[in-house]
Amino acid sequence: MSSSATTMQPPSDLLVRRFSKLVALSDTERKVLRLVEGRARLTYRPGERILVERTEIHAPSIVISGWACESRVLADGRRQIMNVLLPGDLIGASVRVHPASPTGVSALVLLRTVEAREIKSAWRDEPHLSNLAAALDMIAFEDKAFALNHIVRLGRQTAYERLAHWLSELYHRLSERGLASDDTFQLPLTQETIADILGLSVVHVNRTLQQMRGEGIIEFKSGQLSILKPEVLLHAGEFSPPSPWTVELADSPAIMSEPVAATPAPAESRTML
Amino acid sequence: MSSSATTMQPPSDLLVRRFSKLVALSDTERKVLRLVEGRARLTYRPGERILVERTEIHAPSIVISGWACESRVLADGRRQIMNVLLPGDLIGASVRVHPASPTGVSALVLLRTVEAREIKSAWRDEPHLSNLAAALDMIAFEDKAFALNHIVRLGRQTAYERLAHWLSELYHRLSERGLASDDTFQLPLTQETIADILGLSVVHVNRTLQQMRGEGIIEFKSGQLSILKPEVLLHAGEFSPPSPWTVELADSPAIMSEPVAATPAPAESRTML
DNA sequence: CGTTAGGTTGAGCAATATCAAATTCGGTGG
DNA sequence: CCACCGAATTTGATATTGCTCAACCTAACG
Repeated sequence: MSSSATTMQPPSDLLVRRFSKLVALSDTERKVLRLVEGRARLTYRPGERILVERTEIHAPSIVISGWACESRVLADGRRQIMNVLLPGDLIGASVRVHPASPTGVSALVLLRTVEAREIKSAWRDEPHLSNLAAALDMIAFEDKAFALNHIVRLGRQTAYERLAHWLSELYHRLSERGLASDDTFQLPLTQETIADILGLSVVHVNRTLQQMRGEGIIEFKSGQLSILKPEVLLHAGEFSPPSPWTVELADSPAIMSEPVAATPAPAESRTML
Repeated sequence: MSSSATTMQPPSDLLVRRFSKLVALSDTERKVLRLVEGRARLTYRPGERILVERTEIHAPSIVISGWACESRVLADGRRQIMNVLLPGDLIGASVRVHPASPTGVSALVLLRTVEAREIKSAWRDEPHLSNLAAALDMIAFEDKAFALNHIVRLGRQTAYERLAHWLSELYHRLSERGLASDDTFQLPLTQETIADILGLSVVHVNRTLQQMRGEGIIEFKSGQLSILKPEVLLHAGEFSPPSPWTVELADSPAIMSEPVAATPAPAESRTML
């Protein structure tokens, strides 16, 4: 079984690793995750659809290797990619209820997935999967955070900033899963795909990439990206890692802080009525 | 108690109404919702912060009247609004876990809210609130759908389309709650705020609004918006209501459908490995 | 080697931003 | 009722960013 077709080797025990970072797993749960990961792979070729928008989701699944994306296409063909799915990511399980998939999902490169109906069991609060359920809630939270990042990028950042921010985020996500090291990772996407993620034209993505290359910030050759000046990239995109589980404790939740850009905001007036 | 300060009168029993549309409520649950809605209001003046980004969320709450928004501000003051919160919407409860608020929340007009720690109880799966929990999951799903809409708008639609799409969505949300009728509703936002929602400049929002006025599509005077040609607006923005609970049953989930804009997609190759 | 997908480059253009100056509007004090 | 104030809207002029189109290049692959 020589499966080096894709550019990345998924670290084995991918699932246990990912979930362990979120919660303490029971032995049973670890066993379940290994069972899932050991299942027969479903294979999709680049461009192939895994889920059709507005269609019922039969069984959630998990990416084992390769990249996929969630996207929506407008009537005239313009496409917006909402999110890139990396090894370890869930397909069709972003929140607890799921009458229909709100986006289409398709493979970006040769993709292998496994079914994971156990996700539904955990959502159904089967007691022996309670930690899994907690982890899934945390994943939903992370996903939401990434969606919000995406909104800011698309709404208020320049092409250069978008790219910087997105590359930072991607590096962050990949290294959390052991898929990046030394500020370097496989980025098996065409510039066209990147354009559809960042809401730009291919040409402009190309030029922006070249600018970053020219500035010695990144190197991007044959599907491999190296971040030569991580600080510069982070700063340019104003990226800050989600740090979701470390809360900046604040006991006076609603009083002042951060400048709200041209809002007259009378500061102290929260009162009972 | 003459509280006509805000431009809109919330229909009483707001919460029971909203949740009843999502699930069948038990008597207990109805009672709980009424209790929550009957609680003392917290009042916030326009611009005031309800939640600070990256800050722990003490208790979730619910908007009773007025509008708020979730937003993030970049270092140089650019602001992106993620979502507008309307009467009946939850504050600080978008997914089950919530280590910290991923966005800031602030009032856009005079706002009244009530605390709703019961949301946490429902999440904690207290059996007598199980329908509420289900409804909350559905709300989380809706929210996600709106976030995805927002991503498409910002990423791939023109100013005109964004406005059309957003107004359609807003009308949809408001009329579900009995806050719009006759294609007319209160829209108590400044053009500056609309700009921060749609990722545009104030000036451009102004011009786009005028264009729509000139075309006889909308009327917008003193905080009241009338959609004169709903079909045109829907079509221009390519808006389609979420229709989340009506699934287009599809038994062959992954095979063909919708043109994927310039993707060579070999159609039939899903195989076991 | 011809084909093809993807990447690169240049030139002109369109959409949207920015800046600055009115103008209108909803109060508010006299 | 009037004069005035600040906020919001409107308008014009100009600047930029990023898009489109079209050509060309390159590497992989049969």
